[in-house]
Amino acid sequence: MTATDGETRNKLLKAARKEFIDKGYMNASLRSICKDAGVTTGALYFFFKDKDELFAEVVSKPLLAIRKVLSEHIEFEQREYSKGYDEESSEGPDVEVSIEIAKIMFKYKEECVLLLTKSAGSSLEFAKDSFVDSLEQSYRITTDKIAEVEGCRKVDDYTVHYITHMQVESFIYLLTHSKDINEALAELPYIIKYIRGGWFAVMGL
Amino acid sequence: MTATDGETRNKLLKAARKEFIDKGYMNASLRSICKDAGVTTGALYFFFKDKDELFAEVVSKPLLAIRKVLSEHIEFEQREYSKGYDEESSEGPDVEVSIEIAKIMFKYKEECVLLLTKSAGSSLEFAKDSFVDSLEQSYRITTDKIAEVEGCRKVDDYTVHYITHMQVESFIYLLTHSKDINEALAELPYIIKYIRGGWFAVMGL
Amino acid sequence: MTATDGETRNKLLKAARKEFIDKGYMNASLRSICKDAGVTTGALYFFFKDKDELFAEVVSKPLLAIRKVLSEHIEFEQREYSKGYDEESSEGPDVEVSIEIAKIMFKYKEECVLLLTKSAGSSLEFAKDSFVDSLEQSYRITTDKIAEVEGCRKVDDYTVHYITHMQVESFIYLLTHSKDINEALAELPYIIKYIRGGWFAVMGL
Amino acid sequence: MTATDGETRNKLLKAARKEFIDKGYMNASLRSICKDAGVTTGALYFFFKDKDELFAEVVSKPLLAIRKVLSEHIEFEQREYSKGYDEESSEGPDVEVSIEIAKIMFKYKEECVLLLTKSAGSSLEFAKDSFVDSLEQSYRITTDKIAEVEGCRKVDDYTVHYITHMQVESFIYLLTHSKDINEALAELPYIIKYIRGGWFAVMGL
DNA sequence: CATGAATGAGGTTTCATTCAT
DNA sequence: GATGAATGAAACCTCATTCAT
Repeated sequence: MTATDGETRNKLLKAARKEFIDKGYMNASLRSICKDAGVTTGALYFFFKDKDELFAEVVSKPLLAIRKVLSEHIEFEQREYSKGYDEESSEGPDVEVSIEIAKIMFKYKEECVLLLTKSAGSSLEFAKDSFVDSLEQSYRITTDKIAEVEGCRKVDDYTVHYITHMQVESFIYLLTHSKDINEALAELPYIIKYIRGGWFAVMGL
Repeated sequence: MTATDGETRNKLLKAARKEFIDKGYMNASLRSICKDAGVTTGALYFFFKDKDELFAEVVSKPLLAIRKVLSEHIEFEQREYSKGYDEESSEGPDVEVSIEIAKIMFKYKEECVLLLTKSAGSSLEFAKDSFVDSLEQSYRITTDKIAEVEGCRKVDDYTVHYITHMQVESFIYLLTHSKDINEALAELPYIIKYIRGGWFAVMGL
Repeated sequence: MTATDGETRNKLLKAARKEFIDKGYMNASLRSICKDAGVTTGALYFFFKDKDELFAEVVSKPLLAIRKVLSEHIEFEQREYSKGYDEESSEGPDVEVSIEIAKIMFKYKEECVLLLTKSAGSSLEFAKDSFVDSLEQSYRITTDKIAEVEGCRKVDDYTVHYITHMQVESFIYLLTHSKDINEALAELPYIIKYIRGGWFAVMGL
Repeated sequence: MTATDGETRNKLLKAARKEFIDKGYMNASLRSICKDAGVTTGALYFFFKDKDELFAEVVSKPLLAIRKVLSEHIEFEQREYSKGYDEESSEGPDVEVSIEIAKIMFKYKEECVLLLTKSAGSSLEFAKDSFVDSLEQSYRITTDKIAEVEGCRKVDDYTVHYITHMQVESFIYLLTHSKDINEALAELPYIIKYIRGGWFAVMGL
């Protein structure tokens, strides 16, 4: 009965994915997951420390990918910022990073919805806030850069936080209201237009 | 010992309010609520059909108030729309209804946060979506009116829905990020500026 | 099915008594207890907070009785001590308190064996040490009194502690090696003789 | 990677020693032991039949050593007894054997505490009683010898058993209340004085 | 020698709900 | 109006042990 490959583990992950997505972290039942996977509870606890770790494993791929994109983006912004103003870059990266994140999110659509809207109770329930914080760092730099160039007033922290929050909510909106990446990418321009409009208004441009 | 004045019911509601706000609908324990209220479970079930009804009662005041404001606003918009264009109203009502709703939300701040962010599992977990839908009706009319007046293209349904969604998320943001109504009202202009900026951008104005 | 008297509670206590005595605190199974009592686990948790409280309830009668005797005895000794030396009292109380405790212990023989030898894991696992400490206070006074009267050297704390410990172990010995109180009382004189012999030897009398 | 020198076995024994001493037989977890030893459960079961055998192995050295001393001592006493009275030996061996046992116990202090106070659930949970029984044989002979010589009445079996039990409890007391062998040896005289005092009192000397 | 996988029963505890009184 | 008792299912998790490889 022993599986040399990760068969049982994969069956567990698959069943867990389904259960978590259906019911959210809290209401998911490990018993159901095991039954669905055709495995005993002991097996589950051989592969995963507890419910939380199982959940983390289910959403790990997009989580790591998004974290990577965000941290690299922040690093890039900071490097650019210290190098001084580069006119062309001012419009680019933000959109690019958004598209990159959107791609990841749609590649792992259900996992992301799970992580961002149904993770309450798990140790990842604040992953969304963490995303907001990361993006905020980047936006803080961007707005300062623009303010410098355009000679307009700096945007206060409260507003930057709000804007970033709305940005992340927009991602979630896209995820939960689009069938697939194509539909999402079709709508993205409108969303970007809206966000930029709001942004410029706030900056007084 | 019999309370003719609904004393027990009030104690239960008060205890339930606290428990639901602390732990959310799912993780709230009726046992804890009863203990906190100094009452037995039987008493709870005399006054409330089940957990769900108890929850509904806790959030009923702001829920009804907001619904009323929204439905009256929609009615008003529709009446105005059929009457033909009224130049002055084009900027007004939207802000007014937002402020009215904000007032209700801050009057029942914790109940609203509960309803909008911690109601998962209850029959009101989609109250937020319901708000979005109501506001959307109103916004559909408003954007059409403006498009007509300004001679620009109509905003598609998808975008209207998105904008409305963001509007509601902004309410939630205000609720969860401001200490009180005063702090919220101080920040409101920036949020309104952002939202209007986005809106105009989307409409191509 | 509702029991107006404490029928279910008593059935639970009875079943718990048996299970705890048979297997000790740790290895006792609440499931077994409930099954034995013909009751569901929920019922158990209606009457008792948790396993620990159930255990405490099972051994509460002798526990409280012994604590009472000990504290009253210590109070008595302290009163006597401050009143100055009373020749006749020097031999009496210690034996009397021992007999009183022995009576309690044999009245609740199995509960006491449970408490003193099978309580590991529960919050009462150090009840034995607590008994030793109480007795030690009393013995500290007694030995000082005798030393004063007889003009011999004071017994050091280490030895008093050891002697007290042996005294308590003797109680446990009596409990676990005698069928009933009569057999125990028949043997008690030998034990007292042994203990007194040791005591006097240590004091150099 | 194959260890010809029993490396894995030793790592397991070391980890087991720690776990058993920390938590006692019952609450020790084989899983924890294996993890601590950096080895899988399969390996454990290659070297040891089950939890019980692993435990027995951990305490085997002092167990065997004490058994040897006791059986040799009994043999010696019996030989001496059949040879008739030897005046000088009447005081000696008992103390000597006690000291010998104390040495073993302090050499394997933690193992002995484990064996004598935390072995419940294992097949060695009655090792203490077994020690008592062995010592009792020896004491039976010694007291008879003394009674014969001194012309006083024989001590009854009940009392001999009790005295022996107290003797073993004293060993345990020393083990659990002394930091090291030196502190124990310093206290030993008082304990011996106490025990002898009790003994003589019981014999009516 | 040793691994890694899996079993399956069992552990304590919490839950919303019901109902006779 | 309200109590107190009881249900029964389900929750997460740990255990010693086995065995094919």
